[in-house]
Amino acid sequence: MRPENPLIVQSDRTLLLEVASPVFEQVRDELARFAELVKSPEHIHTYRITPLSLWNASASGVTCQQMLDTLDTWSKYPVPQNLIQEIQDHGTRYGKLKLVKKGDRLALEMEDRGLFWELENQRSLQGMLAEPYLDEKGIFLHDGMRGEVKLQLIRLGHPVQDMAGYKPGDPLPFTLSPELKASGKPFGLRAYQKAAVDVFHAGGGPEGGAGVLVLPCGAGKTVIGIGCMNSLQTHTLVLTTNGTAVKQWRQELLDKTSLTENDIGLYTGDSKEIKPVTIATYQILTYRRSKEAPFEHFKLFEAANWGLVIYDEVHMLPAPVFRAVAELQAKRRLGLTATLVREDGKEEDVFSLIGPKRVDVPWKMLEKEGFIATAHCLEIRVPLPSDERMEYAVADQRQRFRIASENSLKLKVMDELLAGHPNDSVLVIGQYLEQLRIIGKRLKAPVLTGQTPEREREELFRQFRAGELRVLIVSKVANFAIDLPDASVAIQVSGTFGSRQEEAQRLGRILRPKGNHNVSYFYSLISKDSTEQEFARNRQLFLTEQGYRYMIESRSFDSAGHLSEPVVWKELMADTTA
DNA sequence: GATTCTGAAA
DNA sequence: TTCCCTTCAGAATC
Repeated sequence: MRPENPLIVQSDRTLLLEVASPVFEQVRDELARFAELVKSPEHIHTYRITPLSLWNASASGVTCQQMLDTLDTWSKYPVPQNLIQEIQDHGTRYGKLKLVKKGDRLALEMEDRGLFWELENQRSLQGMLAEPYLDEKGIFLHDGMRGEVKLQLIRLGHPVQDMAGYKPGDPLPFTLSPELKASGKPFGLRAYQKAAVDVFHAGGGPEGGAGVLVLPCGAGKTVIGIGCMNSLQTHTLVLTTNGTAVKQWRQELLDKTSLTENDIGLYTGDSKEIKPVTIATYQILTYRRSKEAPFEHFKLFEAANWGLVIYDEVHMLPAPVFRAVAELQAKRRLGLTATLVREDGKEEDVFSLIGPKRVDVPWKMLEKEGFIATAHCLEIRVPLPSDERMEYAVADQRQRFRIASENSLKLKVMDELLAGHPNDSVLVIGQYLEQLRIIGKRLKAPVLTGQTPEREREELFRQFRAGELRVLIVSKVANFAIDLPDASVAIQVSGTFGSRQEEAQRLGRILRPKGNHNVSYFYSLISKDSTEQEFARNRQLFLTEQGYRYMIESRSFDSAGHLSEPVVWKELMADTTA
């Protein structure tokens, strides 16, 4: 027993990590590679090891031995035997079962005879498996079952390594521009971007060509996508979330490659061009006239001989599109995302149908290298004023969250924060339009919502970027509007129930490198002792996993009934502005 | 033919 | 569980 170690490894696959330990950060970073953070209160963080977290870890190059070493090195007590076995089992499963081409037939291959018997008799696989090989090392599959069989097998706990290869697609020769056309600055991939492209490509062999790359906001996902296109030189279909992203992809392609407008088609509600590179939204793919009608635009997948399909923000991939993807397993595919977590629990489908996680670039690494700003996160807990506290007490569960979110004392705290950042550009982000309008009046600042017309948005963005406007108040548009200008301070006055993606996205707004200090601040205002506090916890998980540490400022009423002084915040400001 | 509005879906 | 935002097609308007 080594009591100075910070980790407790339990036989139910949970790991408890002491935050106060001097080696906390190192252990956290090691755990993040193969375990999921499930709770992160002040003193002890809880991680969980799941089969999927182990498969993704091994697919992205973490060995079983490395995982066991981490546990063994940092654990207080001996690692439970059952967990060691589980890691040895699942940590080596990816790769045991391979999809291969035998001549021109598709087959499932394995070394292990026991597994062979097990699978051959599985009910859910009947109808997909054709006859076994003579040597009992594999089973032929019926045609067109490549996606379906992977989906079924992962549900049985067997991730499949897909080595059956890909169709090349029609060729599309182009080059990367040595310098950006727009600015004339030299252009090249950063080291981690190049590494990601190489891992995806894997020498063009069957091991490359399908997978998911996990990269922080601002890491240059489009650039990596372009890098992958460049190594394949083939007709490419890019799927993304909205019209702005569509235009941005086109912009980047024009700026950074020799492709011209004639090569790039946009497939959206407005235009339906199909060209060697076609950029479309997920929405148009899922369009149908009624609930029973067919998806009219799925034919886009077959409209050209695509050699590569890029799934931008793959965590947003809508469930119906999975069905189409299941049929498209012979095409190379690249998934890009900042957070692999989906709130709908379809992570296994992404693993099977798009591919396993190949690369995971930690946010903190980019921060260290100066590619993104250093962000300080402070959660400020504000008490409810007594009349609102009364209202809260008698309200039902669903009204409570709203009352807590709209706590009027938050406005007072917001004033203090703004006064403390007189020279920064500030985004105030909230969830309720009513609350935002009140803030707008109070600060005499414009409120940007979904109803704001395109023209007006552009004008506000321009003013904000030019520094003519110091404070901009934004609703949920902030989650989608990728052209939103950067700021160095964000104040979140309310947020959704517990979306980890949303929190990550919002922090992403202030991560673009800042000239001198390269420091930014993320404030989250939460009503003390309310349901909001719990939801905030859940929202923060992803960022904590990425190494961000939320500091907590707890405000209260003093004996005279005034709000207490912000102690933690003052220290933070003194430390970071020195 | 281009723009703006509408409701439905997610 | 909420509220909010976006997108699509088609209709109405210039």
